[in-house]
Amino acid sequence: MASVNLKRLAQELNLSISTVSRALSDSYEVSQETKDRVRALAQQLNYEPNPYASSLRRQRSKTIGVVIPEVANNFFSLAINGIEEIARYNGYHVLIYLTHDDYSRELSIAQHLASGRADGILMSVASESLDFSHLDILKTKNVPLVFFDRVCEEIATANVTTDDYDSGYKATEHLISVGCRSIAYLLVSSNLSIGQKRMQGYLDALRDHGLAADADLVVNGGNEHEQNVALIKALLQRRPDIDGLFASVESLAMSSYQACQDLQLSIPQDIKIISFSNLEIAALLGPSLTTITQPAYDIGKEAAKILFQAITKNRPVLPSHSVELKSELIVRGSTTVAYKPTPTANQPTEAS
Amino acid sequence: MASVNLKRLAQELNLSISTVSRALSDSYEVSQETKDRVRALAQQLNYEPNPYASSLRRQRSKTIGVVIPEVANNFFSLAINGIEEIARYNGYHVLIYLTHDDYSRELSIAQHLASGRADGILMSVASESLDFSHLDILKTKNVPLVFFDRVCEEIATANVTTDDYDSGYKATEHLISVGCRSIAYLLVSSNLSIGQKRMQGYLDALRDHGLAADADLVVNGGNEHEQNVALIKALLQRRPDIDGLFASVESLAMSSYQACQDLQLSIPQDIKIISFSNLEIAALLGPSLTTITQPAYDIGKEAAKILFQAITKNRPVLPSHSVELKSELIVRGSTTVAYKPTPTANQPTEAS
DNA sequence: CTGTTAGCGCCTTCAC
DNA sequence: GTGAAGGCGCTAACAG
Repeated sequence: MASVNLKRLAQELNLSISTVSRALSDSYEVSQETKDRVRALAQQLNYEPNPYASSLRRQRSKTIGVVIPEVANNFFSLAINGIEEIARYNGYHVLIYLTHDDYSRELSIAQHLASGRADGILMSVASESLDFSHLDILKTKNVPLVFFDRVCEEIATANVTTDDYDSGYKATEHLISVGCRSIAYLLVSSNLSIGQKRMQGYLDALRDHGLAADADLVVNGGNEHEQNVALIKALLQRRPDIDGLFASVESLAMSSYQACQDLQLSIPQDIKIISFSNLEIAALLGPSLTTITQPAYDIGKEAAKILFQAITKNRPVLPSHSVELKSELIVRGSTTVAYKPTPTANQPTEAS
Repeated sequence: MASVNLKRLAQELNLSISTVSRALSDSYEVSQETKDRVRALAQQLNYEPNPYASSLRRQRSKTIGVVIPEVANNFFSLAINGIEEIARYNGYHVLIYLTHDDYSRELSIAQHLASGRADGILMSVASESLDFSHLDILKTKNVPLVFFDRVCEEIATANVTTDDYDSGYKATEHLISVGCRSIAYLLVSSNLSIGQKRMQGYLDALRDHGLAADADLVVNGGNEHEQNVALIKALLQRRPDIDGLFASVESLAMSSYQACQDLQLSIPQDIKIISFSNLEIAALLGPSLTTITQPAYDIGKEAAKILFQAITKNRPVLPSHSVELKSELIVRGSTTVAYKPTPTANQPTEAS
């Protein structure tokens, strides 16, 4: 298949390659007539500029990389939607990389992205990551980087987060207000800042309401559902006084349900559960689950906007560009909660 | 920032660019000593080959494009996981494009992808698409294309689907077996082949069990939740005899729930609902929802494998490469259903 | 075993 | 208004 490129167009039109190139980029120094001729043929032959040649020449790829633990998770799915929206609006392409919360993957992905494949990177760090030197090379190569949700405090850049502390506080307060006196906190990885901030809110809420914090009530889970279920079951058997569970991530809410089911504990009669979650179907669970919903779509959008600010204006991403969005506590049962459909792309938001 | 490229390495080592290039690609015609020297410096300077230069030169981008309606949907999220897994295993990168079920977006995405940006494309067509000429240009440019889930019969290529007809049949049969006699079928877009195949299963199951098919019981929804709720409410009010709802996509199950809630109909006492769904939290809903779960992760993997077969062996994707996977009917309440965690990446599956 | 040369397709000075 | 030439960084044929 003879690919149609500038050379081909130039030959057929008896023009030079440079004139064709200029005509297609609507340069002011090309006559209207030539432009029309060029464009007509380009359309006819389905000419599409070779993006790789263009990227090589201009030293920008019109591509951003998105590095996340997993996409089979409502939060990240929604975030990607927001990211893709803004990227598209800016004429950019989106590369997806999944770490599966594995440090070595995150490392090799970061290394690769230092190649200039992407003009900027949006990232949610893997829960396993303790060492962040792999992200330093991105910094030294001047690849703009914005963290969202799972941020890395060690790297000086912009973070887009939700009000983790506040919502942790409010969630705990909610459980207290509905009568819980012995509330356990479940987190997935103690080295993720989100888990820690939410926990601080939990601890402060307990203290402010005269409840004792107890290290035994904090359970540190992992990425394995079955193991988490076992941990929670052990917790509930060890501490039959527990009447509330605060799951700091969605998957732990699942595990909690499973554990309660296995132990024949009924929700919310015996135990009340509150969780961070973006699963819309949770709305259908009725009064049994109260959730804290993060504005995932907006988080994605905001993060992308900050990144594009840096890319297009060719300036670094600064920590001062960070944004904190508000999450929403959704109490079901007492109040009716309407199903919130996924925000679809309407008019592109102004990327300013 | 002086970027580190082959030239730079060659200069520092007093070697020619080509030798350095060969050393890094572990060519047999370079001495071990030279290789070691080159690799040492490359590592020290964090050399990463410029992917765009390489793509331009080799005429292959080591990138695939994934075009889907939306990612905030458990099915596609899981599929992407599978796709990324296989892509990574093959050393490929994944570009994501979302159509939002909008024809014009799908058109422009397809047009762009004809540029050679991707070596192959995985696609689930938009529900709005009626005309598929935009996909022809991909064919004429010899870009390998594999459809998954939402296929396009008009284009001769491989499709990866689930047993839509069979599962539609079985789902209907299930409702009949639990006593339903007046079952409505909800679909999202009548021009999607999946909706039609599932419907055929539904119709045949009714017929085989001596129940009359009734055009009034088939409701054609759209992408708007609120409108779908209204449609379903109208249906239920018009036909109070309805005792079963078959939602052919997840979102319609949501709408159905909402509609029943609004009308104070209890599930599953008054009305039984069965739905295609991949939301794992659905397992927590207890006996109220029976689902047909597609092996989304495997569908993504299979589709990617077929694509890579074509790419690496440089041969066309043929309709005969199509694969049909089995979906699973999960009945809750009577049988205990364990929470199935998202399949995470273990060993990469052999891509053969 | 290593070097020289010639592009991949595009953009962009510089010349006319 | 148009053309010629150089080079982005890499690879691969051809020499030696």
